[in-house]
Amino acid sequence: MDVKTLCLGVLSLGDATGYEIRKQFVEGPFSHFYDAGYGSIYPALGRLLSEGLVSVQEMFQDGRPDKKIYSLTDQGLAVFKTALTEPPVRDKIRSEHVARLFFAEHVDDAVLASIYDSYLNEIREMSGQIRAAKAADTPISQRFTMGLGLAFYDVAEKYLEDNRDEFLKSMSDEHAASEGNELKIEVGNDD
Amino acid sequence: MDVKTLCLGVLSLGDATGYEIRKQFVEGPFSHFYDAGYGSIYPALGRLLSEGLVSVQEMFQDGRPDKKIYSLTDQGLAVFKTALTEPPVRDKIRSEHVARLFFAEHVDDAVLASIYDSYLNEIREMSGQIRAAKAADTPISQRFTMGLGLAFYDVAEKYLEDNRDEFLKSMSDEHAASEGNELKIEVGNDD
DNA sequence: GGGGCCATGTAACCCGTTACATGATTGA
DNA sequence: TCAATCATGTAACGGGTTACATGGCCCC
Repeated sequence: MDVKTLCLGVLSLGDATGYEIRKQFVEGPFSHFYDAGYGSIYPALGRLLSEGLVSVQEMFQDGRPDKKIYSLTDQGLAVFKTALTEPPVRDKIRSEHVARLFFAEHVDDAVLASIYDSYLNEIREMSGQIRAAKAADTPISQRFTMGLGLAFYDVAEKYLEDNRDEFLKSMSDEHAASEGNELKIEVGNDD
Repeated sequence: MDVKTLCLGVLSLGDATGYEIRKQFVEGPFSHFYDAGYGSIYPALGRLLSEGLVSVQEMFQDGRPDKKIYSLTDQGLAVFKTALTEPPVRDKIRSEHVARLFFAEHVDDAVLASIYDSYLNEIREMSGQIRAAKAADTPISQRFTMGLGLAFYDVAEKYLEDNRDEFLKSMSDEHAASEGNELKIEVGNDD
């Protein structure tokens, strides 16, 4: 889902400035499923404006920078609705942490343990974030989404906790074994 | 994690052609955490070769196209190991399905139900894929990774199953209520 | 006084996706 | 016969990330 559509989505929840849209991606209820930086939001808003999908109202403030408050137009809402009915691409989970664990055989035991624990920490942080953001007055669809996010983090936390010692031990044994093999070969060459 | 590093990773598991590397991203044990197409793999291998991180051996075959079998060099392995110890970026879950459910208020009831069920189907497919690929002889690190992937899909499946009827009903009620409001306004104008 | 928040934008760059190009074999 | 598998690559295009540019206010 491109940034333009994402902006339409955020604006469908209420008027906002580019700055506020960015904040939604960082702190908002679906921050765990999407992201976009200023470098893509501002150009996207510009294009949406020229296409008539959003309108803008300038607000001059003193003491702080001027604002541009964007609103969804009827046409913008229609385009967004159409986008929502188009077949979605597959879900993607991208995790460099998991990649590190997948290739654990190339990582020293001590480093591996610290990688493992920092992953656990990150996940706990994320789930804490969602839990903190959970308010009673959020609409069902948003609570539903946050609940799913929470379920993801909770299951990851549990999995990592349950398997920590076994995984770390197995990898350490493997490392010891391959070192042993290397030694054996050297000793064998001595024969 | 860029495609170049990913290629080093795949090659650290054994020599492979560009074609086979691609297959790893589609069918392999970490296909659920990473992906890359030919259009990025072949150029990446070319660059890795010119940097001395991989070596290549050409195989002429008859009856099918010639192969280029790539192998990791010592230097390539070292670079890959270094990459593994660098601080990982945050995990990302990107889900257009979830986006559709998040913005459910803009989607008709019938369409919403079909979106919901196609999401459930997709998740069942994915978990089935992992279950089918699980073999006893895969190394611990790979089993661990697949197990985590499976845990993700299983919890998503359960969450979607448990909340299906409630979610769909709530959204349908909300739609009915807002239609009611619109009607009331029209009637009010008639007064 | 310094860092962080508010607020908008541009420009260069990198990287990946998509489409195109080629072509024989094998199984349904 | 038609689709899929094997096998490599290029070129254009699009999109997002990063860095740069500006500047006052507010709290510690």
